[in-house]
Amino acid sequence: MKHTYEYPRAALTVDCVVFGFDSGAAGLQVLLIRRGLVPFKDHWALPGGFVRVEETLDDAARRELEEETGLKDLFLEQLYTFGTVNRDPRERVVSVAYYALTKPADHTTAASTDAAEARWFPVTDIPPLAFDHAEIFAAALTRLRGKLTYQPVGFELLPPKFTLTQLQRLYESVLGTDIDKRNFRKKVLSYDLLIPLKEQHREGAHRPAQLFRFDPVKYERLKKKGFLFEL
Amino acid sequence: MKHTYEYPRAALTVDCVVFGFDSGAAGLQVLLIRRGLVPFKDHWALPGGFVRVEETLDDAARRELEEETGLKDLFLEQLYTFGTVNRDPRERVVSVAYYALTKPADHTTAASTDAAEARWFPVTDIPPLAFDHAEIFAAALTRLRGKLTYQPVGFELLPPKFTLTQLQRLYESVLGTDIDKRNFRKKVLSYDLLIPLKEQHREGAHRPAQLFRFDPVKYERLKKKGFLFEL
DNA sequence: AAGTGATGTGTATTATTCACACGAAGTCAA
DNA sequence: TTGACTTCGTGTGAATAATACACATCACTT
Repeated sequence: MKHTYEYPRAALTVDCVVFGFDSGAAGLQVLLIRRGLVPFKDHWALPGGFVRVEETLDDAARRELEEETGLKDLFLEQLYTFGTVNRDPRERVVSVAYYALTKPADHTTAASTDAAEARWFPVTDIPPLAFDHAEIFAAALTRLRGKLTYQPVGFELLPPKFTLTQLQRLYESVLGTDIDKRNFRKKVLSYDLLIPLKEQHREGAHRPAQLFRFDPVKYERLKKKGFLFEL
Repeated sequence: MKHTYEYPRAALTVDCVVFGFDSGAAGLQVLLIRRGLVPFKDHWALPGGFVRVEETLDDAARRELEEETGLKDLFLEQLYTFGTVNRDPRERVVSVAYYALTKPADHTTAASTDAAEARWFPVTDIPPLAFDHAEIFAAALTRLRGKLTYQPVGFELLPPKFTLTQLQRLYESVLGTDIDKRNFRKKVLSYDLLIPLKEQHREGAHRPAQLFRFDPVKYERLKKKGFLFEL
């Protein structure tokens, strides 16, 4: 108790909406933690925590994410800053929200030091959330939808090798629409962004699918330039 | 000096990038103030200031804007939060940046209580700015460009009655490109967003121009829905 | 050998984008 | 009044992109 200021100050936190994609049935998912402390003890919430005075906002987001979920090195981008006066029942807290993209399979989502528990939920079926986290989540999903239509982000959500059908499922799952298979393939291939591999993906009693990977150079270029994906 | 916390806290500020559009030669402009206090005394800077503990971020932005520039009731939207550690030489300051749209002619930009001076600058020619305000400004301009292409925002920048040429100049000035007159008119009229008035705009020794106004209902609807303006 | 199930492919139709030039309507000055 | 000047306002054709749509292929299973 030794930091004193002339005027009262809000506490500053970061909160992260982590999206993952499961090519199987689950589709697009979000990572939530169960709170171990009051307020909202035992409620589900977005991972996050206080910003330290000597770290940037991005650093704080990455640090909290790793502490609470074990995830690191993921795509992370600032979303919006939430600053209504009574977001937190304890005191004035302003939260800088981030959203992140990753592959659920990639890292173990289990063991976390701070939070009691971390779990993936399908975005179509999330539990009630602490604070105004439902609002933050909704904003993140809207942003992700927007992003997907004008920048390639599939790379962050898919494994290194994937089939066109998986990529299509990703788009359908995020955008919440059905997409025509032939038109989808025509379009994504026209970007000259995907490199076909010699390998094929075998699964089930049916024709195996061609595997692709992203061309990292063109991927980055397109991410900067944007493209406008409408189907 | 009576507010004490267990951990050190960053100070929270808002900064506003106010855009105005002058149908004349000046084009797109930004409103800057000359700082009356150290640090960066007498440098140009974005209007802004500290967030009070009992006001929302939006409220803080509007309050500071009015205090420093006299502007109120303008279109205002959160842009991004800047939180690198040494943005401010004095101490850790995190700033929530906003951008705003208005008509320079609308309000008197003169008399301000806090800031020594407030002035419009063409966006193509702004002076060196205090802190990381140049970066904030650049982000705002990028955002405005993006916004213009997928939402109608002209309403906020143009007078109630305007000609198609003025609207086109606005787009050209923000996007930094030339646009074909016929294609532009075809496109904007196709949105069924503009209502032709019985009046005409006379100026100079040439054919007078038809005046239009926005249809407020359709304008709001399109602002929600978005449209995608590419020319 | 026949059945199953996801993969992979092409074309015709329609809408959108883009490039492009000139008469019309006023003002002003001779 | 006439002509010069300047911005306003308009249409078409070519090229490109978007959409709708159906069936043979391949590997595995029984």
